[in-house]
Amino acid sequence: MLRAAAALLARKSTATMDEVARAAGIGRATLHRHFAGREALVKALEAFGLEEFEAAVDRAAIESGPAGDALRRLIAEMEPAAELLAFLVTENQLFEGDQVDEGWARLDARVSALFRRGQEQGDFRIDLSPIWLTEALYGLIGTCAWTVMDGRVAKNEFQYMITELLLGGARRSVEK
Amino acid sequence: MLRAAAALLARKSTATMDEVARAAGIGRATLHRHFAGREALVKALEAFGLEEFEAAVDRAAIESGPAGDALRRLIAEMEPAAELLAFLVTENQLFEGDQVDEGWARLDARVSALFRRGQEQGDFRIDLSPIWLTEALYGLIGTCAWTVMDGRVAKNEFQYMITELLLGGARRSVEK
DNA sequence: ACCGAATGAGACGTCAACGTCTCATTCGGT
DNA sequence: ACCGAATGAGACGTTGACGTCTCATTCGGT
Repeated sequence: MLRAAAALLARKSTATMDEVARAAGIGRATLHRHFAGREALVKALEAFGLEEFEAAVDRAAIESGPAGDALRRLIAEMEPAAELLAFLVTENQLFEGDQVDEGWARLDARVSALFRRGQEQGDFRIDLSPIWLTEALYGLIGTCAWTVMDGRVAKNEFQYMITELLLGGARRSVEK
Repeated sequence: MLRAAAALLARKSTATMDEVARAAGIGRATLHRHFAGREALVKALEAFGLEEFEAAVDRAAIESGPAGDALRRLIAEMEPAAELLAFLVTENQLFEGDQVDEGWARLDARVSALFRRGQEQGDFRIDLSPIWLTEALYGLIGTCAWTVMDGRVAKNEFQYMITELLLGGARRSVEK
């Protein structure tokens, strides 16, 4: 049910509760029985998303191995939840910047740590801050998810496009 | 007036007409005298944004010189309109993918052409499609604008963070 | 086959934002 | 100083989504 809601809201973040219910194949009443209002639904989606993302980070085991490889694994593991991430990132953007959710802070910390580790081990450049790299990762995943939804990028290119752009950039390097 | 509306809506895309009016320092009535409804306001903002972006592309003269330098100039010229871009990109995302505005198609074509030119001249790698690079550019600009608004990245790092990440990627290259 | 729980469909009241309208005030040109 | 146009403030009705409620139906366990 959460997955159905996520799939719809990722495409149309302003979707009605009625539309969400129909998309999930249930009645509005039932939807309200599970989530007391739209706010509760979004909160549940956020919690659900955080679980997914943490699980993806765990599966990718980003704390081990070369940072570059760890990042590749992370992107691969995050792909199934990319649309949800796109939704939650823009949704979070609406919040008055006052208090950031503790769950997000923890997730951000883990991902940032990956980039910092890469810098310390000499794999990543040090002139781009880990925080920015983390945000850029989220942004690229969201952007790519949207672009795939629009059909402008093939779904099976998802991982490659993000990984290569984020790691190697657009410039054609000499070593290649 | 459009700039004031853009500045507010970029931060809070769900802002009320009332809030927009107050942010622009005018009354609701006056706002409605200029734009017949929220839809018209967004359309006007879109037209305004397109003008700004086209102007930025013109100033950057992306058709001349090495593609990498052209991209740097483009990012620099787009910085003032970055928040507006972030708003319009997410707003466009809400549209049922049916018809893409003709103005956006033209802008996309120009930017894509820059990346394609870079590929043909051997400056950019050819395994990342121009369309994806274009979308990634938009996405990174929007993401960076948000991150700057949140205070997680310093405003004066805007150009550098985007340019370096997009061109060179996160990996520390041997040649450096 | 039975029975309680859960569901779907729909009716209903509430509320916030919208868009229109009026009217007093202010602004700018002559 | 005059006058018309534009503005700000606010009242008003409309609309769409929300959240609650009821009731007939269906589902699932025993």
